Amino acid sequence: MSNNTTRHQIVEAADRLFYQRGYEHTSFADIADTVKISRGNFYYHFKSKDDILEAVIDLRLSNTKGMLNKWEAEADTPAERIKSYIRILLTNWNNIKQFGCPVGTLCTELAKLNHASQEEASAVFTVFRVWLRDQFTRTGHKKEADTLALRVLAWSQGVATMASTFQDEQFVRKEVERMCCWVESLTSDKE
Amino acid sequence: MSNNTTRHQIVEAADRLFYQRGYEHTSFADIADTVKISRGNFYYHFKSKDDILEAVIDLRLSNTKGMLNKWEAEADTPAERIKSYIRILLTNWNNIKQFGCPVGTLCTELAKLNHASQEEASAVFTVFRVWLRDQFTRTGHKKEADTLALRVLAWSQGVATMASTFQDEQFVRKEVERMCCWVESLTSDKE
DNA sequence: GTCTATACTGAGATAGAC
DNA sequence: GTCTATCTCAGTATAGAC
Repeated sequence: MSNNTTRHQIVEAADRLFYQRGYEHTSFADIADTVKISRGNFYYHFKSKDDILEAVIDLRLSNTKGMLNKWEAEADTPAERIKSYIRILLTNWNNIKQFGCPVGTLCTELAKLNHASQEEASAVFTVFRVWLRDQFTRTGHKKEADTLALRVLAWSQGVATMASTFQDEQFVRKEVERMCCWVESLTSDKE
Repeated sequence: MSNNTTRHQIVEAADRLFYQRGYEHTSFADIADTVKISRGNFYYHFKSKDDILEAVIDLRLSNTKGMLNKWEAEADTPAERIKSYIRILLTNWNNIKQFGCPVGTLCTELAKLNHASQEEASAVFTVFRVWLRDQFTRTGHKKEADTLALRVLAWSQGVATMASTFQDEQFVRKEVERMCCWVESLTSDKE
């Protein structure tokens, strides 16, 4: 599957715009301007805006899995892998301070719209959750692995929300540090 | 100032609907249906939708301050007061599981809309932050009071986001318990 | 102070030429 | 596959009667 098809360009532009402006606040005109196609052309590739959203979520699922695989390959220990996740808060800071977490903010928006794709959107969180659970299991915390995974997700969500509200990079740095220490302490505990 | 004026009814209905459906996704027709007035009548009381939003934020600011004063009066120790804040996650669970935190979700939405009232909305967070900082200061953590306040805000935000994504009440109960223990341990530390 | 009627705009979506 | 033209509808906002 080529990545230069018009369809793919639409999905990539929509992905970015849905993140930056929100799903509802992004119009076809916005996407059309970015991709430089006409509005009518959308309906050759998608049957509705909801359809584009589904494609965007699928893209995010696939990108997420790719990223997790990369971390799996690059880091040697489960603790290091979990820290890769935590550090997105810093590596992606320029986006997060403006638009928050792409996963959390989409789930929140779709919940308020009572949108049919709510569950699909939360599946992105589930991918992270399962992967983190796996990592915690391997550090010897099998029984509580899922709770710990949820805790990491919640922690980073909260930091992202407050960070974007107050634009406070120092707070993020401190919290990332604390989270990494916490992961480290959990690991050395049991090993 | 009477609370039965049409103006006040509009603001109260808008407050609820902005929370449940989001600001942008709430139309005048939605509010009009709730208050049972005609759409034209809005413009006697407000000059635009943005104007209603400002009034809603002012209402929230005032309601928040009222709630904090109540906690201040009802609880004897700073630690107990901080726990009052933490426990909103449970007392308001039925709303939170559906719509998330009213403060956080509004800030997030306005950030994506790049809306003029962004700062006004984040002022609601600041009211909580300053109050929590006060409480921590009184437990003897003056130097780190602000960081601890932000941490409580971030923690509860994260729990609210994950809880509404996965509809997981048990997770919320566990985290509220942990947060309360943490507050308790901070307090007994220094007293 | 509240209503009805209506103007105006931008959105999603469709039809059909090329 | 892509375009232009157009439809329909919902949204904000205005004008003016009562």
